[in-house]
Amino acid sequence: MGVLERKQREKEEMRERILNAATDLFLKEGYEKTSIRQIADAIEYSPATIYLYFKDKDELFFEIHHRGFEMLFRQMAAAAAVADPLERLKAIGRIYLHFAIENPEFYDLMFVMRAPMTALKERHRCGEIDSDWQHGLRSYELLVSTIQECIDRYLVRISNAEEGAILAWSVVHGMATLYIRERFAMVEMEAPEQKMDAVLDHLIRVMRI
Amino acid sequence: MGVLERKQREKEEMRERILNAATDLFLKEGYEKTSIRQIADAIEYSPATIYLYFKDKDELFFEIHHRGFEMLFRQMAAAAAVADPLERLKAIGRIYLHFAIENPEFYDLMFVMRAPMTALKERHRCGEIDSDWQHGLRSYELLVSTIQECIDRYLVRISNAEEGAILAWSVVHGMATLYIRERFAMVEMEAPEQKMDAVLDHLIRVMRI
DNA sequence: TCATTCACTAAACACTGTTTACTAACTTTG
DNA sequence: CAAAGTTAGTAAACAGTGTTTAGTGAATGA
Repeated sequence: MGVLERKQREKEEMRERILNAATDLFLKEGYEKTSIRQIADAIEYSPATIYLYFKDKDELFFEIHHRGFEMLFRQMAAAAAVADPLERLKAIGRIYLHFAIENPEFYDLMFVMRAPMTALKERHRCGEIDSDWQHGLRSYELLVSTIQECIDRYLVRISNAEEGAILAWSVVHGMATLYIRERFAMVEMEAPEQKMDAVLDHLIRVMRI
Repeated sequence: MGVLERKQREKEEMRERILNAATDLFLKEGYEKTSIRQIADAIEYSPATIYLYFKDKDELFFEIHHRGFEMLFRQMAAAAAVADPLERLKAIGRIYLHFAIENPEFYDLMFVMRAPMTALKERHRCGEIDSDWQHGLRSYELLVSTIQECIDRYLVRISNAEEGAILAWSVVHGMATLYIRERFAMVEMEAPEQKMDAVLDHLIRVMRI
């Protein structure tokens, strides 16, 4: 009875093929400009076929969104290994910021775009525990626990770990989105990539006791 | 020869009517879900008519974007009046954050969406000095000068006004976008509206000498 | 071998932003 | 005042989008 298993495998392979084509196009062109027909063309199947493997475009991109979180989480592991909590905090910030700068399309999908959130809500409603956010949540917990450690060791002028985490996250996320969505140009800023690093250093200096 | 003047006035009135209908629909439904046909229906004209007054959808929404900056700048005037620079800094942050929370669609168009940026670049290329950003730029300059004043009076642990401004802006912008694009839900945060205010207070406390 | 299941697709549906060719009314000119 | 010219407005089409439906032909199970 290997037939069922083979079919299962083939279905998974097809999903993978669609997902790879979609990721390629998405990273080149972005979400909006990547059409179902383009993805279908790339894998040499009809557009309708894609709907046999994914409910809609949002669900398809929610999977890519998931891949992005895996990438970020893998990179975060390097920061998690740093022993000194303040140095770890710096490392988390730098890794996060550089992930955003180097993978702007991924970052956009993960933290800015509305599209994957509708798919997430749908899943949440259906009782599927969001294993998709697991990686994101664990990265966030790393940030909270790192700040808690900094507080416990009297290294920072922060009284509440959660608020400190939101503060730190907001700074890097804020810079990342202003950069990605080209709002630094608005205030005629030059070389924002370098300035963002300087601001991150500034934040650490300011937080420090 | 009042004919030309009347025509000019009528043209302006029509632009205004389109813009008002577009703003209404946009604030209710958002950019994506507001179609040219819907706007045309609302003012009881054909869709093609709109193209006699606006180059494309992006230009139309760039005007609404401009209105948003006017609103924000008017509200910022209240902060500009505060004498104490540290209190002024607090006021700027609070006004900015509340503008974002209370006018999420406007904020999104002004600081997150890609659409108006393409229209802006076009204008920039055509030599039109971006009077549209004037309000935004002046609000930013208010922030920079306020932080410079805080530095001069030894009120903050910041060494560079521009970097301090990017830091402060990133915090409020970061929180605003995480809120608007529903990313606080990701880390299972409850009542983010209240927490954002607390984080802003935390930032000020941390910056303070 | 025959019936059934299932992957796949062509074509359609209901939209979208945008352009073109045309009309009808208004304005200017002879 | 009539002819010519200008102009606001539009119907219809174009090229695209995400998505659904009805149907085909091949692989599978009885």
